[in-house]
Amino acid sequence: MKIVALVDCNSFYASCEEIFKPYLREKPVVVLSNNDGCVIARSSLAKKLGIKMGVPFFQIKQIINQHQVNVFSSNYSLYGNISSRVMGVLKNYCDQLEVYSVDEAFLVLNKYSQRSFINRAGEIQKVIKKWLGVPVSIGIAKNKTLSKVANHLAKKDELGQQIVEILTKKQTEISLKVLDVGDIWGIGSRIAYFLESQGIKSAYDLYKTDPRWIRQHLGVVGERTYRELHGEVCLPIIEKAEAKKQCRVSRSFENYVSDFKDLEKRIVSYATRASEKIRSDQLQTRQITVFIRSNKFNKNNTPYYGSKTYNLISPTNDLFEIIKIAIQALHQIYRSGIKYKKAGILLSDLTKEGIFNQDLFLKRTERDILKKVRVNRVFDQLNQRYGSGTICVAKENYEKFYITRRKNLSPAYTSSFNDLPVVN
DNA sequence: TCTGGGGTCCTAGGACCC
DNA sequence: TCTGGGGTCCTAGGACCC
Repeated sequence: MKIVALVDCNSFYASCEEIFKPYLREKPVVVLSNNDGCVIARSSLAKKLGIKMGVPFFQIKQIINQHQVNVFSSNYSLYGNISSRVMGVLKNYCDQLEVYSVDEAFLVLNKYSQRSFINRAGEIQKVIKKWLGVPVSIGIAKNKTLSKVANHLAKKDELGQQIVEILTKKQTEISLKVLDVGDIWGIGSRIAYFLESQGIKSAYDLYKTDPRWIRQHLGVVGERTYRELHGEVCLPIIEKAEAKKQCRVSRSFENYVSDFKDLEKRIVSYATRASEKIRSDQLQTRQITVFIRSNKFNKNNTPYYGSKTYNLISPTNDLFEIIKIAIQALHQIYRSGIKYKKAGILLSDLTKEGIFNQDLFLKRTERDILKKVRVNRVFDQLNQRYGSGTICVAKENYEKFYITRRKNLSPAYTSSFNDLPVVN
């Protein structure tokens, strides 16, 4: 039997900031989302102040000032770099590794069955702390859902070892009794609300429910969760990430935008970024969607959401073609007099680059296509080598529209020579 | 005044086929 | 008056995840 360990970095983004500023460990720390909008990570001291995940920053400014909470804008290049180092270490400690998100990974631990899993996990935890300075909690069980349960309990064990094992039926039942139904992996807020209205409040209540009722009301997804709680394996470990199926670039604006030209610059910027992304994955798109929206929270302004999708006959990852279509879409959905707050582009129906049917009516020779490929390659190489925005299309008038408000950004300690930390 | 971004999967219903 | 049965494919929307 396979044993699954879920390794999850504690307060990951906040922990990354603490690596290079050790004095922060004694202080509450929060990290904000893009545009400094919401709280997306809190150190344990910040959690103790009652700061909730996802709250708008402006709502907690008073707590921030009162307790001198350290605030950071999100620094994704730093977190991404630390993440890949963590995953690199984990790879050496297991048979199979699924990198589930930037701060989590599922490990299969078979090879070490002659030693206790808890000891093994303890070793992993120690090494990551020592080499990278990142604290992790580890949940051990027979499948992913139960390892998530174990991890949830491990996280709560702040004064202890932060490693929890759920292998026997008895351990399972005890664990599920202290877990709210909404804390189960796969049970989101909507389903939790429904279940609670049906008298199912704890994870154990769900565990004890008739499976036919589960199938009927929660569908196959719910049934899988139910079966995993009972120890079956329904969700495989996925070692090699499959090719992406869609790619999205969207941003909220720092202020309201109503002017078409302003909106157009932003859309061109997002289209540039999105096309760069799919080219770097050697993918091409056949469906391009552009959307713009008003502020969904502000009830005083006219609400508006507009989106337009174009299906292409021949797939592409050409910068200029994608931009052209994106602008065309924007023309379709733009209404004057609206205060726009967010916009984005979605490239979907992604397939492997270079496989496509020729468009019968669009006479393009192989030479034309190769020329485009070369132009795109030069574009990407210039921006990679000399920095993003070194070259851009004139319509964008490069203003880095995909980076918005970031008032409290920490240096890129691990990914920029200019920002390397200095040791005295 | 101020509220992120980027993904996945499943289902129901419509359009179409023989 | 009365109109079948069994498929596939696509899309939009809803749910979930971090």
